[in-house]
Formats: sequence, C-alpha cells, structure tokens
Amino acid sequence: MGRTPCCDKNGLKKGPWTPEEDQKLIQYIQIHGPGNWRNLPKNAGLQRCGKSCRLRWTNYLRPDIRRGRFSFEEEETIIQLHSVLGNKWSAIAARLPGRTDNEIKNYWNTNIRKRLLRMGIDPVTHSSSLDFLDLSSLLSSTHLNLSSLLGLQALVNPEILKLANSLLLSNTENQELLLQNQNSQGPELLLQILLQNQLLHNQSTIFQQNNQLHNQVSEIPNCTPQNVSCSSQSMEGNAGPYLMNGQIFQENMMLPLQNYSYSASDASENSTIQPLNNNNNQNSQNFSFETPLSSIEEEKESYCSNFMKFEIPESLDFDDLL
DNA sequence: AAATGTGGCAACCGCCTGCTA
DNA sequence: TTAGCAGGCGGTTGCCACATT
Repeated sequence: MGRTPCCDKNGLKKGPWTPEEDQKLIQYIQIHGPGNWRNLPKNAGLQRCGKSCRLRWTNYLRPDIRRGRFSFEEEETIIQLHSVLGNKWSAIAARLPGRTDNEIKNYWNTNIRKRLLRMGIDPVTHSSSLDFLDLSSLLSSTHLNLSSLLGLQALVNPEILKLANSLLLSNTENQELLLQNQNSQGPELLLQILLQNQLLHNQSTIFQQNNQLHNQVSEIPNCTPQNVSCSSQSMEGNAGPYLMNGQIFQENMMLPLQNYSYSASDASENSTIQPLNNNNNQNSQNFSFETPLSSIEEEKESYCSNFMKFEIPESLDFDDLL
C-alpha cells in the first residue's frame, strides 16, 4: 500500500490567507521547521491542505524571500536563463537567490513576455520574427564562410561569444542542430545565436547603464531627470544604430538616453558617429535626445525597437572577412 | 462619482516524478 | 513489483487595486 492521503479535502479552507493563518504557519515552522506538510496543518491548527501551506510558505512567508521590483541584473539573468532553460521556473529561481519560481513566472508573463512580443521577439524561442536574423541568404553567399565568423569578433562582445559558447554546450537542441548542419548551416546558426544574445546583452547593458545614470541624476539635490540640461546638437530621429570608428554595436553608443545629454567623447576619444540609416547630423561629437522622459519600461522598448532596425552597413566589406 | 477596463499577483489546479509500504 | 501518495512544478484562474472613461 502507499501512503495515506495528505489531507482530507472536505472542510478545508481555500482562497487568500489571513494574517492569523500566516502567523500560525510561521510560528509552527519556526519551532518545527518546514517539511512534513501532511501533518503540519493539523498540528499548527490550520484548516488548510498541506499543499496550500507549503505553497504559502515557499512563495510568500519564507524569511529569505526577496520582495520588490526586479533589478536589471535579475531581469537580465531571467532572460538569459529562459533562453537556455525555457519555462523551467524552478531552475531559473534556483539561480536567483530570494526569488520564487512563482514570482519569476508572474514577472515573466506580465512584463518580460509582453515586452518581447511588442519588440517582435518570440518569447518562447527568443528568436526575432523580423527578417534581419534570417541571414541565410547573406551567409550562404560566396562572400562569407566560417572563417568570417572570426571577423565578427569586431562586432560581437567577447562576453557574448562566451555566452554563445556556453549556450551551444548546454543547449542540446543547438548542439544537435549544429552537428546536423555543421557543413552547411552551422555558421548561420552560430551567427543567429550570437546576434540574438548580442541583442539581449546590449539590451540589459543599456538598461543597467540607463538605470545607473537615472539613479545618479536622482541623487543630485534639486535635480530630477526631467531638468537635466541637454547639450549641443540634437540627434532627433537618429537614435541609432551607429557606426563608430568602424564598429557597430559600440556598447556606450547604444544608450537611448532620452532626456540625458550624452557626450560621445565620454565613450571614446576622437570618436566619430555615423548614423547607419540616416543622413542627418553626421559626425556629431555631442548629441542629445529630446523626447519626453519616459518610464524605464518605455526606454527598454524604445532601445530594443531601435536596435531591431539594425542594418548591415555598406561600409562593412564582407570580402575582407574572407 | 460611478462604471468599466486593465494589469499584477497570490493561490489553485492538475500533471509528473520519485518515494514508500 | 506495484499501487498510491507527497512533493514539486508549470499553467491557469480569479481577485484586487489602479487607471481610464
């Protein structure tokens, strides 16, 4: 025979927990520790199913739970882990101390997922629905082969190369696909992974930097982000991407710093900024964005939508990559 | 001020896995 | 060996607070 049922479902309370019930559960677990959920409700004087008690404790009452808004670092971690693990919320939560799988799941469904959808990114596969990631025709041309991927190091952050490598090692599906296609589409798959993760990396980097700057500005007495003065020439309509010193995806140049002035010289001495897809205000050393201050969420979306406008610059000579 | 719409989140539901008798 | 349960997990629901009309 198996075990006896964990609880008699008749007469058990359901729905939101009251403070009194929470207190009973906390007190009992403080004395006896978590576990033995079957007998816990009866011993603690609760008219609840043991399963309900366990959920309440693990998702809400546990003392090590970290509540409040998710940080950019946490969001970055969630997105990256989700791209590898999928909806394995418990596995993702295990890598985010203080966060529960339920909380991460809710945050994904209510925030990240919707934003990715608005940006044209499939939240399940993390692949773009836009055509720019479908570089098959370009990559299968006679102008590019596997060795050219090495040249992409100029375009791709080394950390992303490492991430792509770890993804390839950890993602069985990718491994199989690459093995199946190593003589034909392998480089294309790798490039897709690189580009997708470059997107994620730049997105999170921008979020972090923008948030840090936002916090720094907020700490200045009598100075709110709205009244930070903008300097020099306007780059309105030229929110990027840019070609800078022969490189695209220059990290510091990807900031969609709406309402903040930004000096290109901060990022690189003697920099030149060339909008890839716009003819206005070329070679500006300083620029500003004069759009109204938007929420962080809007900034994220704004950045990503701009990023999705990525075009391969004509100045990029693929023949050289050979 | 009231009605309606929307988003966030706590909690439940049901399936799966591993353990136990 | 196997029936049956506890615990774990992901999906879904429904309530509540806030925003909008």
